[in-house]
Parts: sequence; C-alpha cells; structure tokens
Amino acid sequence: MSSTPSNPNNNPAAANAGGAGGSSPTFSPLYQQIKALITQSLQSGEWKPGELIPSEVELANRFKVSQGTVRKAIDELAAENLVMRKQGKGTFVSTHHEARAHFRFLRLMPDEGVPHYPESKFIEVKRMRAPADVARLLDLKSGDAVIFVKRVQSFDGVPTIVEELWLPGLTFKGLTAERLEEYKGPMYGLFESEFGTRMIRATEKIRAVCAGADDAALLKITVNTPLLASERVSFTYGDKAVELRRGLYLTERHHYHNELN
Amino acid sequence: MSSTPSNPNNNPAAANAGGAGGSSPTFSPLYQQIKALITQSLQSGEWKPGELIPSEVELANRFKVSQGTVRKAIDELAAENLVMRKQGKGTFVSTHHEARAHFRFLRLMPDEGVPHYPESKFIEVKRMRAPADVARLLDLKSGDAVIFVKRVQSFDGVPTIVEELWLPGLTFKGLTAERLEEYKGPMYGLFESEFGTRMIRATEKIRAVCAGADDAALLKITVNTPLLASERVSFTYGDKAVELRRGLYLTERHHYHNELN
DNA sequence: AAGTGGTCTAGACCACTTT
DNA sequence: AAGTGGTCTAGACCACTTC
Repeated sequence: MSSTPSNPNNNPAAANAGGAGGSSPTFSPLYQQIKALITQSLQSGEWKPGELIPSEVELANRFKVSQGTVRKAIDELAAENLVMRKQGKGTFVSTHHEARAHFRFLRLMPDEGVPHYPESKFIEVKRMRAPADVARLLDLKSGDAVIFVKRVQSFDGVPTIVEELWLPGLTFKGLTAERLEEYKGPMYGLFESEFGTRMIRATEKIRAVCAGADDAALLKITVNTPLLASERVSFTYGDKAVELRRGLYLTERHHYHNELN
Repeated sequence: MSSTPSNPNNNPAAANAGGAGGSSPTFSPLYQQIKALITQSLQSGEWKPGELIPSEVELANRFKVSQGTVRKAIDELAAENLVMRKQGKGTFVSTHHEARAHFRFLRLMPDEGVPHYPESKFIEVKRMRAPADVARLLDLKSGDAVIFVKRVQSFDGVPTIVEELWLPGLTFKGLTAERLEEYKGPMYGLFESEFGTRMIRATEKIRAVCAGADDAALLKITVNTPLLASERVSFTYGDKAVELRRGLYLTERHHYHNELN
C-alpha cells in the first residue's frame, strides 16, 4: 500500500559469517554478526594493536549494512575494551602499550601516593612439561610444553610481588630470559608485540596465605608474614586461556583495589 | 534550500533539568539529561525497587524527545545495573531482593560446589559516635552518630566471615538487632526496603592479615591464621557514601572471585 | 573543506508477553 | 490484538581533528 520508496531491513544476509547460507539453525542480530566479523579481523591481525580501523561509513559499505548497525557493533567492542573511539580521529585497536591499559590488570595500589609500575627482576625462565593443575587451567594436556617464569617485582626498590607464570609453549615459543629482561613495561605488551597474543580478559581467585621460607627470602620479610595469593587465568580472543599467573603480594604498604558495580 | 519538511533536532530544551534556562554554561547531550531525570525519579522513590517504570514511548512523550533518545538513556542505566530490561514486559527498577543481585557484592565463593548465601549471627549492634577514620570515609563529621554492627557469617555452619559495619545514624535511624536478626537475606535488601537507601556501587581495598585473638575465637581458628581483610565503602545515588564495612574472610575453603575486563 | 565519531529523529519491522 | 523492548534503516546535524 505504501507508495514511499522505503524498503528498509530486508536483511540482505550480506554479512553472514561465511558459513553455508541457510543451513544454520542459529540466528543472531545483524550487529552481532558484524561484531563477530570485526573481532575476526582483530584476532587475525588484519588491524594491529594501536592501529586505526576503517571508519564506520567504510565498514557499513563493506558489510552492506547501515552505519547505525556498525556503530552498535563497535559500541560493544569499545565497552569490552577491544577498541577505543576517539572523536574526530577514528577507532583504534586497543593496546597494552598505554598507561591507561596498565592498571586494568595491575590492581595492587600504594596506600599513599600515586600508582606506578613496578620494576621486575627475573629469577627463573625455563621450558618444562605442564603439571596436571596447570594443564587443566590452560586447557592443555598434562605434559605439554609450557614456559615457566618466576620474577620479583619491586616498588621504589621494595620487593612486593613474587609471581610465577606458565605460558603455552606453542604460543610463546622463543621467549627467553634476555628478551624479558630487556623489555620495559608490562609483559602483556611484550606478548602482544612479539607473539601476536593479546590478553583481553582474566579471572582471578584471591586468598590469604602465610609466607614460606623461599618467598620470605625473596621479599625480604619474615616467615609467616601474611600475603595475598592470587591465581589468575588470562584469556585472549575466543576465550582461549593463554596464561596462568600465581602471585604473592605483600600488602603492608599496598592493597588490592576493586570496584563493585 | 531543502523542501523536505523534516526539521529534526531543534533541541527544544523541553527536558532541561529545571534550572534557569540559558544561564547555565554546561551542556550535555539530551540523552544524558534524560538519564539524569530518570535517575532522579529512581532516587526520589517515584518508581520503587522491583517496580515497572513507564515505557519508552511514554517517557519519550513525557520528555518530548524521540524514543531512541530515551532508549539510549535507559541503555546506560541498565549497564549500570540501576534498571533491568525485560523484553515484552518492560523496564524494572533493580532490587537487592533477587538472587542475581546477591553475588554482585558477595565475592567470596566456595572452592568447590555451588555458591550460596551464608547465615548471619549478630554479635553487637549499637549506636556510637563516629571515629575519625570512619567519619572521613562516610563523609561525616568526627563524632557524628553512627550505627555499629558486628556479625559472623557461616557457610554450612562453618564460621567464615567476621564483619564490622558503620552506617550513618541519620539515614538508618531505628535499625535494631532484632530487625536485623529476623531479616533473611542480604542486608542491602533490608536497607532498600526499610530505609529507602539502595546501594548501587562500592569500592573495596583488600589485604592479607593475621587473625588476632578475638577474631580467631569468633571464627574458631588458631591465632595468626592468615585472613583476607576487606574495607568496603558503599555508595547510593549521587555517589553518597552510606556504609563502611570491614570484613575478615577465612580463605581455606573459599576464595575471593574477581573478573578483570 | 573534508573526514571522523557523537547525537537525534522518524519510521519500519521483529520477538516476546499479556489480554 | 495490543503493548513492550529489540533491531535496523536513512538522514540530518554537531563536535572534533586534520589538511
């Protein structure tokens, strides 16, 4: 009946994820499909951390959808910290080489003074076979190759954190103590630049423990000093676990900061 | 030049927050103004926790803006957990009387098994004058009346949490031990229903400490057992602090769970 | 001036819930 | 059938950045 030329939303299926059209029983909103396509380009490295991604208009043309649909997709990616929007300039792929990204994962704050990044001293870096518990958390098979890292971090020369890390050997092949020591800044920045693996999310379990003899020596504290113990599993795109990190935090001049929303 | 009748976005100032129009040097997007108006209605109790708020169409008519603008305002309120959308039914004011709300603030999870809410045993409830540190965190004057609460919480009969709370006496006038004891469920639910004060956000500082004699007795553990110590300040609308809570958590069969995004 | 993201509108249709 | 939120489009204009 309508004589107006408008014929919106014929859902041209222009942006399907490349599967066989029609046989898939699962449907999702267009903007979710667009979001998935953009995420794929991020994951594949088509657009690298720190780089500009195509403008909303260009993506809308490419995917044959309206700018508003692309916008909604990017809105969600921005909310998940995968990209950052800058008015007048464009949308950039998030990177760990930024002050603002550092404190998303470093939650230990000084009781007084401004937060800053600690210095690292590496105690041990070696290849080994994954123990059962590590393999389970990293979604590997027991005995698979992993890289083990142990380090102490200090704030203003005061040893405060002892950390042990396990990384999948396949993903981080070639990681050496020298490379770690010469790199300044968060490890996640190195992982992103050198190994193309970007941490985007993590879960953490925290408890209180007493310092053992070894850890007490490293932190220069007395045995049985109470410490925060954190077990963190980090994930990259596709919810793939790529790091297990167990840390002990001295909380005499620092605290773990959290926001409950 | 355009002959089309469309004259959108003349920004009719229909939805200004009631201030003197024109003299204010600060401008904000329309949807932010709408969001502020809706928040005011939430804060004033015009729409109470659990209730349905007016539909998007009705709010759009009321504020003389498009439905899309109201939608964007509500989108943000939903992201902040102030309201909950339910397709086909409407938008509801969030409430602490819900299973899904409980675990936003209770982060202590069992190492094994499904999370559930602990039972409370109240040790002490009294009115007192705010010590300096409490007053500072609650934005009161030192010596102002506060209500002090101390309780022990148990999971399956195992004492696990010792908590001390300080509440502004003015806001929580009439809070008694009896009322607390007969109430089942999270305190935030009681605060919301009985005192019209809804917690919407909190910040937390966490450290590791050793159990002292008193706390060890309450938790039935030995002195010097390591415990998680949490200091939480909770806020209601307008970033007003309304609770200080200091908790000690036994983390032998539980852990503090956190998601880093 | 041109390009980018940010806001706002108007209208269509869809999915879900209730009557 | 009517009402709600959810998706999608098309187009206008604004604010900011760069050329």
